[in-house]
Amino acid sequence: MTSILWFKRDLRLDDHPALDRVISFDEPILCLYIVEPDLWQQPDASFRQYRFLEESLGDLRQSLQQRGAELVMRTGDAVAVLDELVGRHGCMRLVSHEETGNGWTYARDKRVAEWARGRGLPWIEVPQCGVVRRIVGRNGWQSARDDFMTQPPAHPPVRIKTMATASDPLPKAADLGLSPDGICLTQRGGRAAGVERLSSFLQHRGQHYRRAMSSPLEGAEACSRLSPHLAFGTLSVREAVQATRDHQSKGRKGGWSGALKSFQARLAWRDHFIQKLEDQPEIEHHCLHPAYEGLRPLEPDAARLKAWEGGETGLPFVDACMRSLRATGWLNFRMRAMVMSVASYHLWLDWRATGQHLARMFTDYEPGIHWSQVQMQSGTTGMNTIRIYNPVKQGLDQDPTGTFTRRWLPELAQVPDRFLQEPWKWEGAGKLLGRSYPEPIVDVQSAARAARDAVWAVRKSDGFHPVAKRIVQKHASRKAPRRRAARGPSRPRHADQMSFDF
DNA sequence: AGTGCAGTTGACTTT
DNA sequence: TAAAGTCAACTGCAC
Repeated sequence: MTSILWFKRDLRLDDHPALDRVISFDEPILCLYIVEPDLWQQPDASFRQYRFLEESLGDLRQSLQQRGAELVMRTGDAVAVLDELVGRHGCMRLVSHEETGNGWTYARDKRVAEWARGRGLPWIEVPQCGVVRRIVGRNGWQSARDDFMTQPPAHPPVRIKTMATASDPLPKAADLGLSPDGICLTQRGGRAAGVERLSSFLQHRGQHYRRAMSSPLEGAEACSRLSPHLAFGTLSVREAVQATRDHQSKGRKGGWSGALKSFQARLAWRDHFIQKLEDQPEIEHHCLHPAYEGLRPLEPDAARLKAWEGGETGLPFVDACMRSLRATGWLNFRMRAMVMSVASYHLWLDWRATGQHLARMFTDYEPGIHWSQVQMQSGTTGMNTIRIYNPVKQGLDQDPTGTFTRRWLPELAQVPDRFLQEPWKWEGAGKLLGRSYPEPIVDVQSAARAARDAVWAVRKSDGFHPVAKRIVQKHASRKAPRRRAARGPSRPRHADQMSFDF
């Protein structure tokens, strides 16, 4: 008798609670990965993500082989694949991790659950991160996550006894309808690359994390770059949390303590946001606060959408970010917030269309984080005050030397530094704008003002606040109340603790 | 030397 | 991890 271990977004053997569980049954394991063509047809799926998956699966297969084990790969509908395998091999149970994915994987999992019930086959799903399934409200969430992160991870045994069966070759991206999407500077997938990113971050790259993470140039090295590994599960969040904790306990100096604390906070926020999608999968498709539904045209202005996607808005810093994203599959947090903000406010584009483009462009696309952030930066949550980024100011603040902007906008080579973020103010703009580089698609000031007024009008409308209050009840992060010092002034809180409201 | 004043800075508020 | 506006305190300078 065998159990099926269904690998999903958990492409590793270390700290793999589902593997640990299935091993406890002491039966041969059918290690399965299902390539689902329909999943890769979804509007949030892309070539670059599939490429990362290919590399990660190759690594996983090798790790299994080193333990005398086989990875069975099948291409097709999950229920059909599982049904065929169970029929042929008489499997006893299905074991996997809980997945908090997009609406498509949620629906697929419901079909799998229904199929398993019908066959009388137990499907054991276990958590692999701090997200808590079927939690009511957010009370106790933080301590549940802390407990999970404190548990010692299981290490895979030296030998894993698997059951081999016919395996499909991994489809080529083109076979799934995925064509190259402009990625040219890839981040390598697979467990080995993930482990390397983690250790190099903790050894040296992360030292100036706090200062450098918002810079589009320095951030590429100073940020951990673990995001695609966490998204595909080549590393577990717990591994990252515990490795960071180990370094924190060494009490390193030289800015490290701030960096590591800050990084831990982000790892926690990661689970916090994924929990939102777990609790309310509709946030992928509907405004969290319904009063914002219909505020922007649901069918976005095609020319504006195309200009934004292609890095041709005429706003240099936005264009540099969008072109860099297309080429690398990554942007730092602040730049993601800015490009989304510009799309939603200045360009007045509905978040669903722009969010799908960004989802495809992000190699590290993680639905829970993504749609929470997309709605936050579009002001449709009703929970926090709207944040309209000024792309000119961001360019001046985050790219003061202009190096990043110039790297991605070679056509601005002739523009003097002081006009780089606002080339339309340069007296020589005439020979540039409308020829090699577009005129700004909107006026930054007036577009921002119009958007702000429109959003505030919704906030002031009848019935807005009672609904907003209910949303806060459901979603707001609850921190343990700070114990008040017996006397003396309270320490000022660091921004880390104040940010990310929703 | 003290006063007036334009310009700057920073804390705080509003949108 | 917003930005703009407001206001009071401060600064440097002319007289």
